[in-house]
Parts: sequence; structure tokens; C-alpha cells
Amino acid sequence: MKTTIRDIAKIANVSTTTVSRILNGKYEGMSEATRERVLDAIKENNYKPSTIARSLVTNKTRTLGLTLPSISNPFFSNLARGVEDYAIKRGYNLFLCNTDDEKEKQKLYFEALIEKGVDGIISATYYDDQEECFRDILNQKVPFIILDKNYEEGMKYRSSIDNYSGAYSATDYLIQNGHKKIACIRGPLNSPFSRERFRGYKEALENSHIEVDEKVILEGDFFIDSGEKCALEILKNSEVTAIVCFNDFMAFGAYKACRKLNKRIPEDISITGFDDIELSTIIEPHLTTVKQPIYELGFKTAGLIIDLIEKREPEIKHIKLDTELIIRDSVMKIKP
Amino acid sequence: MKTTIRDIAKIANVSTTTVSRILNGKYEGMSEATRERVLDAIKENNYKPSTIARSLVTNKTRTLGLTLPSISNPFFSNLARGVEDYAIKRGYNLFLCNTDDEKEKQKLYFEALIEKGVDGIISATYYDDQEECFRDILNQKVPFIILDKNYEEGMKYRSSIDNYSGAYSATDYLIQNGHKKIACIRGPLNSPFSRERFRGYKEALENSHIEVDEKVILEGDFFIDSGEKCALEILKNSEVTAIVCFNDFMAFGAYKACRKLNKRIPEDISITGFDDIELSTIIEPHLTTVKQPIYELGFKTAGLIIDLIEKREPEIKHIKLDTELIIRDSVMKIKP
DNA sequence: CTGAAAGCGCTAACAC
DNA sequence: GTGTTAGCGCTTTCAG
Repeated sequence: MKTTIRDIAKIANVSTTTVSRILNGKYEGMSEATRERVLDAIKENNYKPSTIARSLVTNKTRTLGLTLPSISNPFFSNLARGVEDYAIKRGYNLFLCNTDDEKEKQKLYFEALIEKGVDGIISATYYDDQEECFRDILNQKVPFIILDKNYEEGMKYRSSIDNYSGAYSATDYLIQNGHKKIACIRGPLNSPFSRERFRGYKEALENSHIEVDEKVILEGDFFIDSGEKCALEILKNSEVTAIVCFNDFMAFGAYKACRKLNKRIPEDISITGFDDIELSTIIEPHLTTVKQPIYELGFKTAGLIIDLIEKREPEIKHIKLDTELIIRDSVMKIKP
Repeated sequence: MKTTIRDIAKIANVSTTTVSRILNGKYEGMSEATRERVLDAIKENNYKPSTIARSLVTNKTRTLGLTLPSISNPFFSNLARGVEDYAIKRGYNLFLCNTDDEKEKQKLYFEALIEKGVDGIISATYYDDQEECFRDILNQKVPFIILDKNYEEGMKYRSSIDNYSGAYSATDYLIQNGHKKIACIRGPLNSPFSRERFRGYKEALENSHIEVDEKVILEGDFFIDSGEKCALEILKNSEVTAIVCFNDFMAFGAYKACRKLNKRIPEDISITGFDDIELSTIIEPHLTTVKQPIYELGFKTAGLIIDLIEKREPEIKHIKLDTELIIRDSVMKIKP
């Protein structure tokens, strides 16, 4: 038999109310004596209140849900780590949900999370096309935040990385190093952060009065193979001296392409990435890339949503974290 | 107001018992008419039973806890992915807990998980020294499984990778390729899987009557830097023609060391890894390594624990998955 | 074949 | 200062 609040009450010779009050830290003018008696009884019987029973009456579970495409992607695992680290600080536990970015799974998870009574949901996706699922949830009135989306309308709170300026600074760095024909391996444009990066790339060129050449802009899918394929295509154009890649994986694909074509990095071709995953300093030459504070994004977003849950006015409503250009060895200065 | 089972009962003009029965699929000889009426009421009102209330009475939450050192380590994120994928198939959700392999955190998580009423716990750690925390849990009678441990005593169920034969096959492969002086960068011996791998390494040598030379066996900590440091030390010994590394990260460290010392891989020195993380096929030359079916381990372990929870006799009680030697380009045949 | 009622362990008015 | 009591939303004997 599990010991319950009633057992403790009986042992300490008080009512369950008193025990409950002590459990919840409400001792305004409560006699020291009874309090100690109760505390002792709790300790001696190693009593742990049932959070389930508590949840049933309070409608709070101190539980968060996190949906993301896949935890085995290092980007999302760092995000998850940030979310979890913060959550646990505030006494919340985290449900992990891998959606593979599929609508149907997303929806099922949302329903399950709601049924389990999570206090809030953080949701990360690649693409835009999942609004329906979100709307269901919104109607359910669970606080929730979609990462890296720019839903101006409707979304009161937002959380993202400054993708625009990240891509801008990588492109501009190449320009400052004398590059003029700068190719781009981007992601699909139905991905919000991909769009933002693309805007950054284009504006950097335009601000330096360099023509944007659609022929050297190819679309990958963020995986290595697509980076290689795009790079092979791009490198047919012998004018290209640099490639901006929208993530590190695709940059590594470009490395592979260069090896195949016997082009040296950075002597023949300069390459930049985006993410700064661990690999960037292992591969040779070390990749110059845009670092995203992804752990921090998770951490702060968890803070935002828990503030929301606990009805404190959140300190910051719109999180937008800066990226940082990490300069390593994959870019070379071109002599005019 | 949330709609409850009572609302549905009222609408369908039956008792809550009937609704409950239908919810739980217990219609042995129940009139079609009432059943349909209830089902309709449920659908029309978009009624979802509260799992919390249900849990309070059934003492089941359809929830699992997974504790691991850190989700941002690709090894564990793949494991987690496997666990979650299986769990969701059976209708279970998963709490993610990052312990950093610290006893204190581990313990706090265990307590939290118990209080939240998880139905089972899967626990992954690096080292041995956390038994106390486990014992507490055992007493609580929550089914739980520690990965990669060899607690013969006490642990009725076990789940691990066959680390011994993994290391054996890598070492033996080098021997078959003519190597005689084979160094080893191993992990700390208070890690159970590290011990197993070490046993595999030694026995492979012994079975081929090659002397085990402690001078070329160094201990790393599974991170890249330690691999580099150990390799630099090992390569002072010019007789060494190959290095067995106990994970891929340390193998990459060895790559770095070789570059520094101007040794070519595999012409001057052969290297093997353990894990087969994605990186192994990106880095040049592609790493010959031992692949661990880590996703599968998570998947099957989840199956085992859910069987345990649901009191079916588990199909398999001791999971021990085979590794596979993935032959790539980092090992060369030596001419006698 | 269906329903009444007790109770899971806790919280929070409302009394005293 | 502390206790009584009525639920929270569901399952499950036990009757009928």
C-alpha cells in the first residue's frame, strides 16, 4: 500500500487539509508544533504526494511537450537539451515527440499531449504547411510556441534565430574577401528559416551591387547528398569562386564534390556553412560557418512558455537570437 | 467547460458506466443501439477522456521515462529515437531526462518520474557507480532497465550491445590484414561497455598469439581531444602500424594526430573506430568502424519494458545485439 | 444488458 | 489555527 495524505494526517493527528497546506507551503500562522509533527511524519514514511491526484484537481501537470522532426538531428537534439535543462530548473518534465515533420504524426502527438494534460507545448518544424494542426491546439488554449516561424498574425509570442543576418554576414564575409561570383545552396522555400536566409544572401549581394544570378542558386534538402549534387552542378560554372551553404551538412556535401572534381578548398573554392555542428572542426579544412545559439534558443523558449503558463508576464515576448560568424579555414581572400 | 464522461452519458441517455465501457472497448453483448448513440455523442462533442483522471484510478499512465547522460550526444539521441518510436507505437509517451551522468541528477529524475507515475524507466549511463540510485527505484517496483550493464545479480532483464565481439572483430580484422603491433585507445574501465570492448581487443590478440603490450594501450574519455592526445603518445612508438579506437570520436582525434605528425592513413597507420556515426563517411579517408545497432537497441528495449509493464511475458528477456564491422578505407593490408 | 455508488489521492471553499 | 466536506473525471464492483 502506498502511503497517502490521509495516512500522514492520521499519524500526525491532523486533517488532510493541514498536510496539504504544508505540502504546498502555505503556513501563514500555523503552529510550529503541528508543522513539525507533519513534516516528521512525511519524512519518516517517505511520503511522496501523488502528482496525478494533484493534477486532477489543479489542472496543472508541470509537464511540457516538445515536438520536433527528429531528435537524432543534432540541431534538434541541442534544442531539446536547452529546453529540458531549463524546464527541469523550474520543476517541469518534458515529453519528447519525433514527428518526422509529418502532419499526421504532429497532430496525433498534439492530441496525445493535450490528453496527458501538458501545461504547454513547444513545436519545431521545417516547413510551413502544418497550420491546421496548430489551430486545433490553439483552440484548446494550451500555451504553445512554434519555433522559427514568422506568423505575424495570431502568434502573440515568438521565438527564433536571426536567420536573415546570419546568411547576410556569411555572404558579406565572402564579398569582403573579394568574391564576386558567389553561388548558393539553399533549402526549400517553404521553410521559413530557409526563406530568411535566402533574403540575407540576396540583400548582401545587392548591397554590394553584385548581381544575383539564379543559375548558381540551387535548392537542396539539408542533407549531405543534396549538397554534393548541387555543388557538382554549380562547379560546372567556372566563374564561381565561393558557395554559401544553408547548413553544415550541405557544406560537407560540397566538400565531397570538390574532392571529386579535384578542387582545393579554399584555394580554388571557398565554402561557408550554417549551424556550426561539431563536425565543422573535425573535417579539413575546418569550416567557416554561422553559429546558431540553438541550445540557448531552447533554453529561453522554455523560459518564455513557463512564464506564460504561470501567468507571469514574460520578460521577453519575442525571442530573436543573434548568430555569429565563426571564421575558420574554408574561405580564402581573392586578389583582384 | 471541458466535456466529461458525465456529459456524454447525459446526452446519450445512459450511465457513465456504459460510456466508460465503450471507451475501454468492453462491449460483450451490448446493444448496438446504445453503443452507437454513445459513439455519436462522443464524436459530436469531440470528447476526449482525461488521462489524468483515468490514471488516478488505474495507476497507469502510459508514460515511460528515459534517463541518459545527454541527448546531444548522437549515440544517445539515436537511442532515444528508437525508444520513442517504439513507445508511441504502443501508445506510450516518453519523458526525456538529461543526467550528465551525475548521480545526484539521476536520483532527482528518478524521484520525479516515480512521482509522475511513469509505468517504466529505461536508464542509460556511462559508468558503474550509480547503483544506489537504482536500488531506490527497484524498491519502488517500477519496471526498469539499465542499458549496457552486466548486473548478473538482481537484474532479471538486460539489454545491451555485444561490445565484446565488436572490439574483437575490429582487432581481428587488423590482424588478418597483417598488423602485429596494434595500439588501443580505450575508455575508462569503470564503464561496463568499455571493459567489454577491452576484453574483446585483448582476446583477439591472444588468440592470434600476439603479445598484449600495455605501453601502447592508452585511456581516453571518448572525446576527440583525448583521442588526439593518446594517438600522439602512441605514435612515438614507431613499431605501431594500427590503432583500435573505442569510439569514432577518439578515432577522429587519432586522424588529427596523424595529420600533425604527417602520417598518412592508411598507408602509414591503420585506424578503426566504434559507433559508425554519420561523420565516418564524411571524413577522409572514410573510417572503418564497428557499427552499433543503437536505434534498434532503444527500439527493442522499449518493447521489453512495455511487455513487462503490461505483464505479458516478454518475448526476449536478455537483449544482446550484434555489432557489424563496416569496412571502409582507413585500414591497409601490410605485406609481411 | 445496464446503472448506482464508492473511491483513486488530492485541493480548496467554507466552517468553527 | 485547523477541520469538514465536496468535488476533480474516471473505473469498477455489485446489484438489478
